[in-house]
Amino acid sequence: MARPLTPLLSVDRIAKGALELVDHSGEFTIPALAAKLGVRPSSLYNHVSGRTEIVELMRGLASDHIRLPHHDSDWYATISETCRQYRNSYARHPRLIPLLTAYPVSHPATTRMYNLLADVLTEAGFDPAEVLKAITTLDSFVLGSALDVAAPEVVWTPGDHAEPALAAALATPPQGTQQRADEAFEYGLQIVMNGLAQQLAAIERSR
Amino acid sequence: MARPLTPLLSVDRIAKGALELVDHSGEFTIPALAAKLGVRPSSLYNHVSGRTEIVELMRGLASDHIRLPHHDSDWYATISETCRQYRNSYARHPRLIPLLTAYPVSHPATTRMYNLLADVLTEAGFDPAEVLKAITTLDSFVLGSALDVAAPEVVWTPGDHAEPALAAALATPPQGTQQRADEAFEYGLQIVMNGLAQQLAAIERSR
DNA sequence: ACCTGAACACCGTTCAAGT
DNA sequence: ACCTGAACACCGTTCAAGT
Repeated sequence: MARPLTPLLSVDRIAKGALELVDHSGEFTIPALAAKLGVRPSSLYNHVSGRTEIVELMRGLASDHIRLPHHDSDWYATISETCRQYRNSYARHPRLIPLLTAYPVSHPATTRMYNLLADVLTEAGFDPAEVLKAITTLDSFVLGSALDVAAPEVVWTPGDHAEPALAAALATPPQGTQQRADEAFEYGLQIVMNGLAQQLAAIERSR
Repeated sequence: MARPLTPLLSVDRIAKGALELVDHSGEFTIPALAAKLGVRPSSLYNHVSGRTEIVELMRGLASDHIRLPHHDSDWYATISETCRQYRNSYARHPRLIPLLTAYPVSHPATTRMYNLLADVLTEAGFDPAEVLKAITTLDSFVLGSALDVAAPEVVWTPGDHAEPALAAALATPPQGTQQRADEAFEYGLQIVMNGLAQQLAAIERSR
């Protein structure tokens, strides 16, 4: 057929197809993506430079859903909601996360987010060195929480011997579901935010 | 040469060679590992079932360095030190981390750790449902912090436009070094632990 | 401009052959 | 028991050929 009258592919179609593929099957190979798009593998290279770029396109799609809150006076609420948005944008695509952790990238959406966090933390009273460490703390927690959706570290498998305290905790529903991860995230977010609030109180006291 | 008088390979040699390879080059392929060990790729399969098992062996080597603290009366110190040990065991091999996040595994060393955390948190006064969420919180933070060593999310690259607050935070040394990640981890650990302490105080108050 | 088939280098794994 | 070479299926990417 050679060149069709109307193109079969586009960057957007490739990106969305790839994300669907990852969401459904968890794997991501060029031949599988091409098959899904009804095309030959080599055709993709007319639109995209390679596998790496497709991964970055998927990263873009995932962060498209981020709706950053307005920077109002309530630093606690603003930061909480920012973290929630960020985490949820990844939690929607759990199987994508391992592909994204392979190498660091500065995406416009994340830069916007870091700017917001820095503004709010600075205004709240943290000094620059603490702002960097606080952002890193939030970021680590959020990224770890996203990974928890894809691959929960705490899993009870028959082979393991969980002693009473751990067994009791694991017996707590809902286990193994997305809801379990969601609830754990909200709980942890509160823990981290309260820790930050306490730190801020200590700073103010020392002035 | 066929079969040598004394074996060229062993499971241990394969595991250590693989970890060295990942530490130095960041990549992990069977041919590269075989070359490093002075052997043909197919030879490895006499000792090991495949790539997946080698990754698990590396996971084992990394967690070998974990020295869990004694479970004494100070829950704050015991949990802090456990998290530190866990995080540092991965921070020693940053480039290994992306290989480990691909799929979940219950390793004896991590099961021991979860048992310890569950014991200590239970004794401190958390109920089972909270124990699970608290462990998940710690785990997410620790895993995220480990990833931060390998691939810091907050990086200032010329292309980005960091606004004043973020720029000031990024100007804070030490940037881009392992020390930056270490300091951020200790800061974050304190934040999380203080949040947990506050949560515990609230529980005690409500009794 | 855009799809295709053929081709290349590379990877993980299997297995019969050799000692 | 353990190393090897040949072989297979598979992957990512290139490129000349076709419209």
